[in-house]
Amino acid sequence: MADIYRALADPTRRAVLDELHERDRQTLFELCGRLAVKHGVASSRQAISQHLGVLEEAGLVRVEREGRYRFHSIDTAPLRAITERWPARQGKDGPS
Amino acid sequence: MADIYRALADPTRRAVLDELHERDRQTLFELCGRLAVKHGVASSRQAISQHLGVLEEAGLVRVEREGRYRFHSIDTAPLRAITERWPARQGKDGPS
DNA sequence: TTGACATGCAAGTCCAAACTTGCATATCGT
DNA sequence: ACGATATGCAAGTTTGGACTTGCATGTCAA
Repeated sequence: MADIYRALADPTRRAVLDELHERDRQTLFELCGRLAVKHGVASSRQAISQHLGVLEEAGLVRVEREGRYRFHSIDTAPLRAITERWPARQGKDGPS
Repeated sequence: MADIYRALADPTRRAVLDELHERDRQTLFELCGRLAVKHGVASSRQAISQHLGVLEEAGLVRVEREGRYRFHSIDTAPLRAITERWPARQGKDGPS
């Protein structure tokens, strides 16, 4: 499984996760349209496709193939690894 | 406040957070030594310094100046924004 | 089978960011 | 004051990654 942190580094990929979080099982074309309209993302189909590849390798997006369609869904499970890697310690961090 | 996601994207910066999570209030030199020995990080002092700048801008590292020393500490609070942005939804994500 | 639709792949371009290099500043002990 | 220590800054180099471009593959409806 590829690097989840690198996958989250790109703002377009975060917008993809935002959109998939609102609506599951979207195809590449669906995503392209909705990203452009609702998230102001002006990326080409190929660019979004490559972003989906990175997200899929990081385990953040799951894909179901049906005929000529690929339905994409978000998987938030890998995100837990982040807060588990640097857990908050009692009374050490809190805001000033 | 700069991009927390971009700050986490670099493996050396994550090692810095790992080290600061183990031991708070480290100076730049302390960090350089410990990173090399315990985390296999072979970066120059200047490189680490620049990484600390990025982490500080992202709010993940706090600095206390005392004389000629700069003590660095981790602040895990901004990490919450990640899991709060894409919260797990009941019965939608779970593993197959 | 044929054309339209949905996606896949790979080489090339371009820019941000990581790293280096060299010197400057500031603080402490003697 | 002077040397040693700890950090700061900025310009230059280099590498990784985002994006483009062009074509290939695969699926469906007629």
